[in-house]
Amino acid sequence: MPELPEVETVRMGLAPALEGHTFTHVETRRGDLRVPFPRDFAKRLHGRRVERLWRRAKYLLAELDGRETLVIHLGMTGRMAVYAGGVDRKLGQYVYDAAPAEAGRGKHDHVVFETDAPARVVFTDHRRFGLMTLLDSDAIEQDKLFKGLGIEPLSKDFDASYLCRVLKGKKTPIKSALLDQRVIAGVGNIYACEALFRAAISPKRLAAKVPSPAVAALVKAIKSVLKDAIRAGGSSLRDYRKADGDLGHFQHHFAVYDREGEPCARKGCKGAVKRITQAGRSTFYCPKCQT
DNA sequence: CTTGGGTCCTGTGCGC
DNA sequence: TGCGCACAGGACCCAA
Repeated sequence: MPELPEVETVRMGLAPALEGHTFTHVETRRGDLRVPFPRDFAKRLHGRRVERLWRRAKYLLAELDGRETLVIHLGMTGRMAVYAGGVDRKLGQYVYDAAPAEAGRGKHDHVVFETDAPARVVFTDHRRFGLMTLLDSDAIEQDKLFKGLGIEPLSKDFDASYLCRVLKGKKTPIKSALLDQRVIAGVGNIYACEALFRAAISPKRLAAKVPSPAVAALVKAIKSVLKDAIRAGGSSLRDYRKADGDLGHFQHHFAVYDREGEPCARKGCKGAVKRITQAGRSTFYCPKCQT
C-alpha cells in the first residue's frame, strides 16, 4: 500500500509529534506482526527521545538518543495516526482532542506510542504485513532490510545513466523492474504504472530493451509522479490515511491505475485502459499510447 | 546470479 | 442474505 509518497506524507505528519519528543509509554497490543517484535521492544523505547524522523525507501526511521533507531514499515495496510492535544490543567491530564480514550484500542491497533508532546501515535495494520524493529543507528545500511536497496528516486543521483546501468541485462519486463526495490527504492505498484504511462512506455517491454531516450523520459516521469503524489498527500484507496487522519487525494489523478476499461486520459487518444497481470501484480496501461 | 511463484494476513466486493 | 472466490498499496523465501 504505502509507497514512497505515502510514507513520506506520513513522515511529515508524524514529525511534529515525534521529533524532539520522548516516548513516555509504549505498548504492543499483540506479540507479533508479520515478524515478532524484538525482545523488550516497548521497554527499550520507554524514555527515549526521537532525534530525527527520516525515510529510506518505504521505511520510516525514528533515530533515537542513545544509538538505536526505530524502524517501521507499513506493509500493505499499515497506518500511523497521531492524536494530539494539549493539557487540561484542571484535570491535570493530557487531552487528546481528536482521540477518545479508546483510540489505540481497536482490534487492529497493534502499537501505541505516548509522547511528551503530548501525543498518542497509534500503529494500525489489519493484515499485519507491516514490520517494526530496532536497529543500531550506525549500522542501518548494513542491515539485511536495507543492504540491497537501490537508489532514492528523488535524489539527484537518480538519473538516466543510473537507470540505464541497472536495467542493463535485465530480462524482466520494465514494470517488474520498477517494483524491484534493488533497482529503485520506494516505487510500488501504483507509481510504477503511472510513471510508465507518463513516459509512454509499455509495461511489457523488457527492461534491457527500453531505448535510452525512453529511459531518460522514465526517470523524469518517476520523479514527477512521486512529487505530484507527495504534494497531493499520497493516494488513499482503502486503508491509507495521513497521520492526521485525512485522506490523500492523488487517487483522483490516476491516469491508469485502477481504471480498467476507462478511456485513456491522454488528449486525443481513443484507447482504453487495460489490466494485465505481471509477476502476480496487476498492471494498468494504455496499449495505444504506451509502446 | 536472476526470475517467477507461493506465502504471510484480513477485509471487501463481486457474481451466483 | 449468504457463500465462495478474486483481489488488495509489500516483500521475503525458495525452487528452477
